[in-house]
Amino acid sequence: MKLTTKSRYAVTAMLDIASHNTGSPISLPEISHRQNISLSYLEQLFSRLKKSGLVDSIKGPGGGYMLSKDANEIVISEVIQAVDEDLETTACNGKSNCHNNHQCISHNLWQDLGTEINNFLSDITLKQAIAKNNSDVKEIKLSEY
Amino acid sequence: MKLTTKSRYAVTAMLDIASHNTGSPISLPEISHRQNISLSYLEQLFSRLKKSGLVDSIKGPGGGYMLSKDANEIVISEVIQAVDEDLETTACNGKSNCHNNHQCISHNLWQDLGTEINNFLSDITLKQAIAKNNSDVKEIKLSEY
DNA sequence: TAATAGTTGACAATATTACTAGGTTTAATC
DNA sequence: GATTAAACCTAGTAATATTGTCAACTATTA
Repeated sequence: MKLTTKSRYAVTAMLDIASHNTGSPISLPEISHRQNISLSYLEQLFSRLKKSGLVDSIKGPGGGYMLSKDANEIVISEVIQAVDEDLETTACNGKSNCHNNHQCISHNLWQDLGTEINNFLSDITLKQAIAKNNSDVKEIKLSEY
Repeated sequence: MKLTTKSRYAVTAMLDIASHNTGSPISLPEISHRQNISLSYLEQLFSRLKKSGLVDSIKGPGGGYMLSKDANEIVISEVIQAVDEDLETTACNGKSNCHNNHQCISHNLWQDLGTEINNFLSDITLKQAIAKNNSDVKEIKLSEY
């Protein structure tokens, strides 16, 4: 499990789509403007998100992206894993013929930790993340729009 | 909270020291060999770990690094925060004069998540991480040494 | 006290990743 | 059918991570 600005951008963008769910697709320029993420970068991220089957796209004017599943069926860890490279498996990982056991031990330790973080993020759906801030959102929306 | 290979290396190295706790300091070449991390990189990481007060160092032959506190008093998040840069605060973050509320909303969402991850990692000490794999470690040690 | 094994720091070089810029294709609308 | 707004593709550049090298400085030990 890797957690960088890249994954943050991806999660943010997905949350943006989920929270502006009107049935019609959301365009990347919209997200770019709202979330202040460069359009080019969003395109790359969504290329991966689409490849992972998390979003569907519609081309042409009025087109854009939408969630392929309901917002309460997509968990944060899915989004992160879609945009981040596979965490590199170290040389001796899982092999029985490893000649450096100390190495394996610490790898295991970290791997366990990674699994726990992953489990943690697998328990939070997009919908839950939004619901948590629902009151704030409502407040802002009422006062500003 | 940022979670990269850099933080992984730092945690791995700290776990290595904690699990080889014999009272005498552990040298970086040792860790480099066991964990397969380049010595130069370890030096950079430990420069920060020391600056953060997580380790003490002893110079000269027989020298090396040791934990400044007991292994059950050092939590994973401390280690990560020591080596990783401060997570960049976005432009409108926390400011009341932000003109793009959608942006703030998603920032908050992500920030909440970051806080939760941080809390999670603040609950795990080096000792706990090692204890979890204790049986495996024992097994390997018995069979190989 | 000379030699050695270690930390520490600075710097440069390379590899990888993050991010940006510009084009091409697609489909709706006028 | 021309225009437009969007996805999609292909690079290029900037930033970071990682490794390499060298030169102090420090404490041990022979």
